[in-house]
Amino acid sequence: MGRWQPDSRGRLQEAALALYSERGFDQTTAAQIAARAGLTERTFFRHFSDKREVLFGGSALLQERIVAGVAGAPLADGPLDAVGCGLAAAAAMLGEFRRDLSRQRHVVIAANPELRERELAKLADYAAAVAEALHQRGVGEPQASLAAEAGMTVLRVAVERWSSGGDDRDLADVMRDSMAGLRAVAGGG
Amino acid sequence: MGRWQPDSRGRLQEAALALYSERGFDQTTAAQIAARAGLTERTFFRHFSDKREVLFGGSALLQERIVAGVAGAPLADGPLDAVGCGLAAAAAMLGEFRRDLSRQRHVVIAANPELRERELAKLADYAAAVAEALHQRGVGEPQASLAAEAGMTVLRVAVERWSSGGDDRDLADVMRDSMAGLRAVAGGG
DNA sequence: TAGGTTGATAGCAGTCACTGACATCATCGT
DNA sequence: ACGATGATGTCAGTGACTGCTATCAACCTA
Repeated sequence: MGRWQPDSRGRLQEAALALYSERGFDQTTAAQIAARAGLTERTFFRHFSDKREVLFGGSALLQERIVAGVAGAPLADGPLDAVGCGLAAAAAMLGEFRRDLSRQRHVVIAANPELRERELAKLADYAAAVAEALHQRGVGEPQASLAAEAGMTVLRVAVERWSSGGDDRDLADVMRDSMAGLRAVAGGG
Repeated sequence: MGRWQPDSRGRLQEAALALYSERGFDQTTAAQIAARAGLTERTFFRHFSDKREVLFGGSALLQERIVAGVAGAPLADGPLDAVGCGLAAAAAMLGEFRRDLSRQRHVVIAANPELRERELAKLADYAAAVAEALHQRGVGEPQASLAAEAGMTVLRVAVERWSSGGDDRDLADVMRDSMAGLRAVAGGG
């Protein structure tokens, strides 16, 4: 057996989600999270740059998947179709998680302005990466940024509907619907 | 003469912009801003909820203008046209400010992740308010949210281009262009 | 005009997020 | 064996932000 329990990072993530749910984000200190994970506050901040980031541990991987989806779209596809391929990849990945945990996380984030702020920042990061992937496909500006941002809006709206329980279908279906809604409203005026 | 110099809030905003420009956001303390304005740190936090908010003093007014523009759009207009009216109102208001100050503020925000995060949060607030205004016009979901979010994307992209000096035309012109770009990319697939 | 109220500010003590520097010690390669 | 590595602990410090209390000009009221 090692000197320490394994997967400190994962234990911190679990402890944080539990405490944020039980007591609320503001009423939870980093030291409490660390203690629940059998670690110290200092170690918490070695794994996560701040108190919010502990809820967004999978965002780098999700971004990779989205970008890969965009890059792998058929070359004949237009910008928004390519973004749609990225969204399909995102839906596939998010669908792998236990839905109750996704929902718990969503509730915690929705309840706190600072956490909502961080989630928006993550989406903006995805959008920037997607725009870059579109540039690689020869899409110019401002089309690339607009398609990427619109795509992240679709992602956000779809996950919101799916995660809040308003729509029982697969996330992929909800996302296709939202994408169709965007095309309708933007193209039809 | 009153007991104190007038317009504490405005003096704090000026001092903060100056210090953030000179030394950077991270290297500036709230106490330094307050001292520069002839006040105390405690008073700074009475006027602004946190160190970032001091750069966003006009956001509530801007949101009102945008919403009023949407609400005042011709009833025959579709959702995205109505949002376009809101953007025109925003362009008119932002055009009133001294362009050098707008640019200075933009540079400061662009240089710091926390400030970019706050700006995204403000845009999300605008989007939520615009979606609500669209509901009042009888637009349903998800069309209202999508149109509102797409509109704020157009605002962001346009202000980015305009404020970074890449486009010398009036903000209103740049914004119309960006809106046309969105229609093209979304409608054309 | 005296006296009470209000409102913006100062002063102070406290909590907690976050950081830098250094110590510890199992594990691993040589 | 033994030194290097890496994850963790310990400790001290800065600064954002909050709650409470005191001050005092301006204003209101009788």
